[in-house]
Amino acid sequence: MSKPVRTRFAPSPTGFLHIGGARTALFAWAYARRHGGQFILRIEDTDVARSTPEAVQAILDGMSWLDLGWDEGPFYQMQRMDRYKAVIAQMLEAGTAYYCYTTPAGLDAMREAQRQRGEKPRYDGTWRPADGKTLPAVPVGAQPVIRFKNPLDGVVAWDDLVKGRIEIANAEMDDLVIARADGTPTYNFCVVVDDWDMGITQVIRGDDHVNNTPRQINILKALGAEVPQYAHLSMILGDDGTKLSKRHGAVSVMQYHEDGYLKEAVINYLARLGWSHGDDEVFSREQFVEWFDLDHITPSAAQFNTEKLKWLNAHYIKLTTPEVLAADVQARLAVRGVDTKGGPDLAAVCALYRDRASTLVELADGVAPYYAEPVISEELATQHLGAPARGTLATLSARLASCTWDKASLSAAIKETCTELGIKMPQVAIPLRVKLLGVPQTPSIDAVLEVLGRERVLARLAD
RNA sequence: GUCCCCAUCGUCUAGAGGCCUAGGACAUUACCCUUUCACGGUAAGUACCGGGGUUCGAAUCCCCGUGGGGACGCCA
Repeated sequence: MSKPVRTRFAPSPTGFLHIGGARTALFAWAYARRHGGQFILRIEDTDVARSTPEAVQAILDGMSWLDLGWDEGPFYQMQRMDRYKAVIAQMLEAGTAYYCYTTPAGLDAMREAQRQRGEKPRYDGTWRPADGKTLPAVPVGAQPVIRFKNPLDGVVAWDDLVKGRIEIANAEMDDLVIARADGTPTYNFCVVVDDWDMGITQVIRGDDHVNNTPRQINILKALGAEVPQYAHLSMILGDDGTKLSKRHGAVSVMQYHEDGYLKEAVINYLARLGWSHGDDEVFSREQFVEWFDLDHITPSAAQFNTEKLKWLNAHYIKLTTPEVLAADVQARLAVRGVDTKGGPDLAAVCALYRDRASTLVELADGVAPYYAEPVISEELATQHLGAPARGTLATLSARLASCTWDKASLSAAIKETCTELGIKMPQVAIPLRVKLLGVPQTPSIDAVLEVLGRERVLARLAD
């Protein structure tokens, strides 16, 4: 019988939740849900200089927007100091860790010399105790760091759930610092203690941690702890194929919220980025959880594709009720200073634009002219509202004044105007669009008239 | 420099030795639908990094090369 699944997401609060972190969180979350396990949130804030409460909040916000709920936590590493120190004391006692008095400057010089010789930079083990070895005299007043006594030979190997078997020779690793001179524990150590204490069964994280894994496994073994399974997710590249960075604009998941993406679309997109279930492209969160596994994760890096996200977003917008869309759009328009109260029914207008918007921002753009006096650019005016067009609109206006206000009647009124004047549909429809909304392209013109209402239509035509 | 990882259409991917004259999706192009623009529908083009093996047979397995990425901190 396998152990109950316990996964975790362990971001460091040095910035917002970016798209790569969100995917890592999503996969760890989904794995736990899929197996009826627990998903734990842990904040790795031991880098006091770079961690901020704002970043913690930003991460929490991102996760809650995406509905990635955690079962335990958030745990903060800074609040677990006593525990780390206790474990370090045990290791010192057991001889699996030791004090090292080499100074940062000394290390720099050592590494530089090694690089010169074409070697891998590493700590040389000066202070590592060994049978029959005499350690240097302890410098007076020096504050030592504590290093882990990594095995000298043999290999560390694990079967990565994504990448397969990975083996690294112990000879490649030096004795890493587990506690700084000021006594605070370092990342690789805290992670080990936390994953152990929290009973993590599958460590799902970014593949920039592959190189940390053998070290962590060695410490786990020195502690007599059970080694969890590891799944290293490859990174997500920007639209241009380069590493994600500030330059890419929408790097925070909340930015996608801002930009009018539905969380359903973001989740669906992220799920498909590096994971697949045959040819399935569009699926719900529930379906994803049901299908998710670690066997179908691509080991190679994936390039983010905003076009495809947009397509998915458009799809989910079409599936969203006009009422729900209206609520979102109302808020977006309010920010722009557009008041939708007193205007045409917002849900009805959203319904007209639902099929033509690929983001909520686009939807708001389409809907906005219904709630403000039309702004007609000079270019459009000269192009579409010349004397003949104005005559056409006057003729139409007279008809609309007495027309029954429903789509069919309105459509008939426009067609009759066409017949009367001997012109084609676009010759009346386009000027009408420009006159009413300031844009030459809109949904079906009869539907636009209907939703706008007689009063507004006649008023706008009268100007 | 050393170590580790990766490599199928422009992009995300299917593919776990014969089902592959390599499938799907986004994007692109054409056509259809249509009062405009979209939506939608139909169709088309586009890929197994290179070289060696193994095998009756390789996109799939092995080796080498090349390219890309990551790591080598008293950062996480």
